[in-house]
Formats: sequence, C-alpha cells, structure tokens
Amino acid sequence: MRETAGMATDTGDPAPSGRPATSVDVARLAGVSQATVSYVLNDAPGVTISEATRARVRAAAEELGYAPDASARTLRTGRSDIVLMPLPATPMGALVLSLLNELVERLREHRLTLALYGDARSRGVAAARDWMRWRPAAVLVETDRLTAASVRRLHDGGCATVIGFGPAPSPLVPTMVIDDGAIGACAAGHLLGRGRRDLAAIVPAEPGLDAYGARRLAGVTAAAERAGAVARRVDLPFDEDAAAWLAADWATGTGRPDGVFAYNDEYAMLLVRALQDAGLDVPRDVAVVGADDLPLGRFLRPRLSTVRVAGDVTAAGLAGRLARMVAERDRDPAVTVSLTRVEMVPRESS
Amino acid sequence: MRETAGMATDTGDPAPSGRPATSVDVARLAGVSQATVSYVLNDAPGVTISEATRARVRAAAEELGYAPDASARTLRTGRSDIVLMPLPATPMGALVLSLLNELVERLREHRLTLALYGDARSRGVAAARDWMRWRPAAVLVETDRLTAASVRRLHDGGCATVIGFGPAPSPLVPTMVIDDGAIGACAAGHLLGRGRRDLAAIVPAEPGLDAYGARRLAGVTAAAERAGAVARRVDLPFDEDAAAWLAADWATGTGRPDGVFAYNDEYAMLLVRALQDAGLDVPRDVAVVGADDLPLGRFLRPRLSTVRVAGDVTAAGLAGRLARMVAERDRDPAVTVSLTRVEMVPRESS
DNA sequence: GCGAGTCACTTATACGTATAAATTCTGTAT
DNA sequence: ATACAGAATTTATACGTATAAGTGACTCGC
Repeated sequence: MRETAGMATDTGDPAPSGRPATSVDVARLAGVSQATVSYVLNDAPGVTISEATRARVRAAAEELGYAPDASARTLRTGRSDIVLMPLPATPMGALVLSLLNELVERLREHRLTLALYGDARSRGVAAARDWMRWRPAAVLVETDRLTAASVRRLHDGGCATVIGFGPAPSPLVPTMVIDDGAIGACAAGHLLGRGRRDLAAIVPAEPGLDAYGARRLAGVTAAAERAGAVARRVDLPFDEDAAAWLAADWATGTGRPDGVFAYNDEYAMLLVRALQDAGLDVPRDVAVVGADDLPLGRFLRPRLSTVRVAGDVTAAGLAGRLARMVAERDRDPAVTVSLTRVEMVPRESS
Repeated sequence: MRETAGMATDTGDPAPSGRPATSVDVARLAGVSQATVSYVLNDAPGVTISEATRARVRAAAEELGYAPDASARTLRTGRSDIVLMPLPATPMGALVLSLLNELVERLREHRLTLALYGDARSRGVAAARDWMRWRPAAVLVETDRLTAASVRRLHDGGCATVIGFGPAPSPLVPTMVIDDGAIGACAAGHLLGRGRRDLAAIVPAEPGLDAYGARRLAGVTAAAERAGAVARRVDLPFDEDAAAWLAADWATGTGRPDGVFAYNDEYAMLLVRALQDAGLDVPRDVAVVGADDLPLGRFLRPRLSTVRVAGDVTAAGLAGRLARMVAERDRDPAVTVSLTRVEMVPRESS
C-alpha cells in the first residue's frame, strides 16, 4: 500500500531504514562511540562530555528517531520498567477496574508500564519464578498468592516492590486492604441507627462473589452483635425468580427482617423490586441498603441508600501512592493502605 | 522476617541462590552445554537430542526452577510476547473493559502478555517509535492514532500485527469496528416499528462521551430519515436537575418527541425518572430505549427496553479472534470485525 | 575397510545496551 | 622541559538467550 490519497501524511524520519535505529546508528551519525551516546542520553552522572558533543548526539538521536530497546536495557541493568499485575482470580470488580486507567497514567509519570499478566492462577514460588521472567520493577498481586519464600525470591531477584491486595494486611508485603467487612459494618450501623433490630445480609450465590459476600456479612454480624441485635445470612442468586420467592416468603412468613444489607446496589435493586411486587413497602416494612453508589441508585423509587467507598482514596490517590512506592522501592510489610474508607449515603430506601 | 508461624510453607527450589537460574546453571547441573538446554527446552526442530539427555535437562531445569529470561529472549529473537495496548484517550467503556479479562486469558493460551501502555497520547511515527521499544508481537490501538508511515514502521520493525479500534474500518490495518451508529439505528428501528414518528437521541454532555453520542445519534437520524420520520439531537449532562428541566419542558411544551433513544441505560434511567416526576407516562407519552442491557434495567418500572451488543462477538469471541490474528501474523487491512452486532431487547419502556 | 551420512552434541556468535576500565588530549603546576 | 591531573572520549565486556556452524563417534552400503 502506498500513500493513501487524502490520508494524513506523517513526516517520519529521513531514514526509514527498515528496523529501528540503535545506539550504534546514532553513534555513527554523530561521529562518536556507542558508549558516548549512552552516557549522553542517560545523563550519566560522573562522566564528563562536552556540551558540543552532547548536542551532536542529541541531534543525531532525534534525526534517526532513536528509542532505546527495552529488552536490551532490561537485560543489561537486570530490571525492567514493568509493573506486573497477575490477573486476579476473581473477575476484577468496579473498584479495581476503575483503578486501572488512573494507575497506568500515574505509572507513566514514573516511566513505568503496567502489564496485565494472565497466568495459570499459580501461587507461591512457582508463580514468582514465572513473574520474574520479566524482571519487573514491581508486582501487584492478591496476598493469598504470596508465600514467604515467593516474596523472598522476588526481592532477591531484584523486584523492588511487591504489593498485595487482599481482605487483610499481610505480614510479608505492603498491602492494599480491601476490607469488605467495613462495608457491611457501615451499612449495619446505619440500619441499627434507624432502629432496625432484625438484620439480614444478602450473600450472592455467584461463585466469584460469595467470598466477598461472606466478608461483608461478617461485618454486618459483628456490628449487630455489638448493638445487641441479630443478623442472618441470606444466599441469593442474581435472578428475578429467586428474589420473588424470597420476597413472597418474607411477605407471608413470620421471619421477615426489618433491615437488609443487599451486598451491592445491583442486588439491592433486584430485591427492592421483588419486595414491592410482593406488596411490601420499602423502607417501612423492610429497609434496604446497597453498596457501590451506582449513579442509577439515585433514580430509583425509593432512591437507594448505599455505602460508598470514598473516592479520594481510590483511583488517583491509590495510583499515585502505588507509583511512589514502586519508585521509592518501598517494601515495608508494615505499610497498609485501606482502599475501603467507607461512607454511608442515606437516601429513601432505609 | 523468618518463617511466620502457621504460614503455609512453600517448598521452594533446593538452591535459593539469590538471583534466578539461567540456562547456563541448568546446563552445568545437567552436565551439558547451554545450547543443548536451549534446544531441549524449546523443542527445537531439526536438532536431535537423545531422550536420556532430554530427561536430564528437564530434570535439572525443574530442580532449579528455571524460567527463561524474557528480555534476553526478546533481544535475541527480535520479538517479544507482548501485546501492547496503548491506553485509549477516552476512558475505556464497558465494552472494551469487559474485554480485558477475557483477552488476557485468551492471549495467555498463545503465550502472549497484554501490556497496558500509558503514553502521552502520541500519534503517528513518534508513537510507533515508542511502542517499538518493546518489540511487541502486536499493537492494539485506536485507528485515529495510526498513519501510513507509522504502520509501515511497526511492520518493518517486526511487529506482526497491528489492530485498530475505531468507528470505521481503516485502510491501513485490520480493524475492530465499534459501530455506534448501528446501536442508534437499532433503537430507532424499534421505535419506528412501534409507530413513533418524532424521535430524539440523547447525546451526553460529558467530554469523553459526546463523540460516541454523536455517532449513535447519526444512526438514529439515518434510520428516521429512511422511514420518513424525524430525529433531533438533545444534549444532556448526567445530572438530575438538567433531566428535570428537560422533562418539564417536554411535559408543558409542544415539541415533545414520542420516542427517545437515551444513549445508554444509565441515561435512560435518569430520563425515565425525570419524565415520570414531570407527570409523563412511559411509554405512553414517551417511549424510551437505552443501551448496554445493564442487569438493572430489568428491575425498573417500567422495565427498560435496551439495545444489547451481542455477547458472542464480545469478550471470548473477540479475544480469541485477536489472539489468533496475532499468532498467525494476520495483517490484512481488509479484515474488519464488527464488535457491534446489535440486538433489540424490547421490554416495557417502549 | 573406507568415504558418506546420520546422530548427538559443543563451540562460537550476535542481539543492543550500560558501565568499568583504559586511553588520549589539554592545560598547568613543578 | 616533565610530570600530573582532570576532561573527554573510546575500548572492552557482560547481561541470557537462540541458533548457525563445527566436531567426533557411530552406522552403513559397497
């Protein structure tokens, strides 16, 4: 294909010589040695290069469109600019996903590249070995895939920082704590504050989500016990029929709770609709609280009360913090950053 | 930190010798040359190695926990296993985002790694240079950041496949077409089929989204014109007050449309709620159609009609296709894969 | 019993970079 | 004049891998 008519012409370099220019090409054009090129372009401390030569080298590099080969540099220095993120076993939630965009941006400011690594869900030393193939500058991974030996291996191999994600701080590495219990506790506190005494917490029946649900339930239970109230577990698939069945039971039976934490906004909406269809009033008969503060919750009737994970900690803040930890090679396992600074958003459903 | 009490002990390799084992280490342990190790572990065709030696090498590799250094291999072969995805300028939508998980998985099956690359939104040759630093096996990028020269440079540099994302096929590279117009046309076709003649299409006022909105509007307009009906553009920020204002105008004024395509389900829900609060009936007075088929739409009253982007083309299907194109070094610019095989999901709101 | 041909390896080299060590050049104090 | 100290640069090397080219040892057809 030639130049397509009308297509934006793109003034490339003067020598489209096939493969990318190397530092040797630059050296030849500038009339210096390859070492000099490296010294100049890396602003190497402790070496003195005349300003005239520096200018010549930079001009040559510009002219050839030189960009250093990442693998050669990695091979030589023993560490890459890659931040490896082995793909979490559970599909990434909205919280983590919203981080990605921001994280990539922040990492870029530190010349770091985020690589999503799809591995076989391996753990421990075997996983560490695999990750080390890339000589990453840092690894971001769920804490439960790390072991003492694997962390040692990563550090020994030159990986500056290992950061864990998980429900609780790890003794091995700095941890980003996603404390689902706090979310449940927040919702329960709100419901209890409004006089509800017989609580329930929905636990999704979906495979990936049940673990999170159980932790949120634990938060609800703990808060209820502290207040001398009770909380029960209700397993519910994301399915309209199942919700209708549950609602019918609550409408007729005697064991209806007066306050429900519905795991998240989506389950909350499912439940609210089912309760209403069964003739129950929300919040009079049953108060319902969701989580995640989906924009949609505001437009429901009743408007949905929800637990919000505070925004300033997420995205920008966390990404910046992560980037800084990597840049500064922070590996203090005592560091714990909570991603779940939660906040109640009371509306009409509770 | 020693072994933490009660922590899962992780039987590492017998020689935690500091830095990762190399093929030379394996060779030494197996009593062969480094070349033999490489031949064995790569199942090199055309070389004959006795089964006994193969076994010894494999055992040694296993014992040392050998994993080949990615950068050394890249440097030697001239191409890496990386699929580079320069981060789109517009925050990734649900469609693209949902792809990521699946894509990473499929790429793994072909031994490819997805790297999200945060660059300075550069375009053309300058961008291509930067991307080539990684010697990627493939580049996934928005078509409007590519030029003829940049594509040539990528190919010359050894990048097997360049795949574009965009609203229309590119003459330069295989393209994944995200045809927002088709989404709008689908919604409009449905509304027209139900007898609506005075259509409107919401265009989000949010900066990143307005471009998509405009394309969806174009689809609506085209379909309306074909049917001898009319369609107008309505700019709306995602804001309750703005929606209320619009609804009030439609409730009292004379210029109310009888069918609205609301850009997506979220805007649709915002709008429906505002219309109802203004005393209008959905769908009697105004029919509303969203898009994306959010699970929540089913639980609204009225249940929300929506345009679904067919599932089989997305995620698994696309990811598999992408992976195959990369593996087979497909670079035929005539290839076009539409990500937007749309389908109407009629419910109660239209 | 002897070149030819396979088998089973080893030796040697290049990829592109960063950096330690060696070299040349230029003043400058002795 | 001579040594000496930077300054300015070059030469040489290593990182870990893949692979082309080379080397014996063995078999085989005649």
